[in-house]
Amino acid sequence: MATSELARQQNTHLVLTELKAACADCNLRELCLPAGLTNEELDQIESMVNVRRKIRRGDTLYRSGDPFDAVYAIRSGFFKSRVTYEDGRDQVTGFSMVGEILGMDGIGQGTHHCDAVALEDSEVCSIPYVRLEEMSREINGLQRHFHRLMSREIVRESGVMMLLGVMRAEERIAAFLLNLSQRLNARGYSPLEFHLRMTREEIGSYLGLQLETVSRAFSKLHKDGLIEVEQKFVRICNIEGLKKIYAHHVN
Amino acid sequence: MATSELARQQNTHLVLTELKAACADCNLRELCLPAGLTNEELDQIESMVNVRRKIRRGDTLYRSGDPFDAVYAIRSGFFKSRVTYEDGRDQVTGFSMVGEILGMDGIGQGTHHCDAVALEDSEVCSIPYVRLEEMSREINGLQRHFHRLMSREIVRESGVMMLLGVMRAEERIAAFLLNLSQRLNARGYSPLEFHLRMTREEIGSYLGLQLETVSRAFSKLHKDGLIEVEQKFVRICNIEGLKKIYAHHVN
DNA sequence: CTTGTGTTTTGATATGGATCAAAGGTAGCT
DNA sequence: AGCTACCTTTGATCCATATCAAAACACAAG
Repeated sequence: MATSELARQQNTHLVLTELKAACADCNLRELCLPAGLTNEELDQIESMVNVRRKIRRGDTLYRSGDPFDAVYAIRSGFFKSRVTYEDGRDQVTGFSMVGEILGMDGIGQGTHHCDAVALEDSEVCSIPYVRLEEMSREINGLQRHFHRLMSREIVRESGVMMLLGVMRAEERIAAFLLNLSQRLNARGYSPLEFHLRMTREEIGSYLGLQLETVSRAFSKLHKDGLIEVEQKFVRICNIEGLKKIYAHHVN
Repeated sequence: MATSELARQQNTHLVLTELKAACADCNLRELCLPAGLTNEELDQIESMVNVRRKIRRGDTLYRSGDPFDAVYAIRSGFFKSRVTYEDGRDQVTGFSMVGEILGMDGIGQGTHHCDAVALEDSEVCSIPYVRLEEMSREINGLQRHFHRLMSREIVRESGVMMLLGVMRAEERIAAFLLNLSQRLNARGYSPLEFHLRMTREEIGSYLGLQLETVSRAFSKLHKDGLIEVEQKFVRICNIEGLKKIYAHHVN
């Protein structure tokens, strides 16, 4: 723990890379912030996305309390968002993957509200918020899409609230796996076989469960023939069965 | 239940009132969407907020699946937001009071994602989303403030996630009461004495607890001299004690 | 290869809150 | 006022998950 903290401090300001990012050439443009823009508009917003930044596994992209000045589009890698309490305990509030936008929590207060931690070596495009505001005024499609992204984050979180508020352990795990599966599928990866980037403890923190309960739920789903798990590797054997568990939280 | 459903159907389209709403004269302007605008800008956005609508207790402002075309500023009254599952169970995802904005969950999909139900007779200003988009492009302060409101909703929900994920029943109740207290205070009401607009069951649904547990937690807090409760009336006797419970979820 | 550190699994036990049950209170309606 | 439907409280019991404990496993460093 102490060593990764040290690594963070040494690296945070070294990994900035000035690099012209070309949205028009990026294969994520259909998922990312510029989704739905015309080619001319894509060229216009090029100037907005001007810095790429590499974040090494275990390092933070930003931390709670940092001044907010940009949102980040994930070009590669995987992140967790984490809120830490005064008393030292923390909760994982989300996992983010390629093509998703991080940092929108900071707009409200002008400072970030959570830590964004890379769970594998990652790369992000930095989008200064003032530029985003400007461009949003000029490009209707960008304004609308940015609003959509924020709104979807609101809806996503209310989905997690339901999960935490009403579902049982096994249902939460099923919902979690199905959600990952669907997002990976949208990115062209296999929806049925994937590697978890996070530990059982991080899954538990996100789902409001202890790590032992997460482990037991995995074992149970395996025993019932719905999934195979080997460490971080997961194969979904019976996706309909999983969905039944997830939807069936009466019983 | 059946009768209130009937009432809803009969009333929903009758309660529209075309009425020029004057933000400049509204005593909520510091809390509401136009917060921070200059007087000229206030006059500009007048045209945007053109319809007031009364919602009677028990009726819905909008329902899940309704096409999204406007957000709503609460002029008076109190609402709950509720998501209903396929299996018929529902969860309260938030409570909204005077000066707060409802409906931002609809932007992402173009349809509303939850029901907004009035818990007392209420009045809202309707703000067509296309007009809001237009005005946001013209008035920087409006754009920024709208982004802030959405971001704060994201942060609010992640706060609820923590609540649901890590806190014990009594802590959740303490957090809930302190949150209400603080929001009422910001609106010029007493932060120490107030009427709950919702039932124990609705509080429980919001906090991921059964209504019996909510009731027991109230009783416990009363026994410990922190609050007085009489039905829907609450008096906070020892706010520091409440805060200690809330912050103290590691013993 | 060995050692150390962190992660995962599984078992045993404890417990906070759910569930079941019943009585009392309150508000709206006639 | 009296009736009815709903809401709230409190008690008794049960159960899903937390907690405690220990062993197996995986991965990184030397």
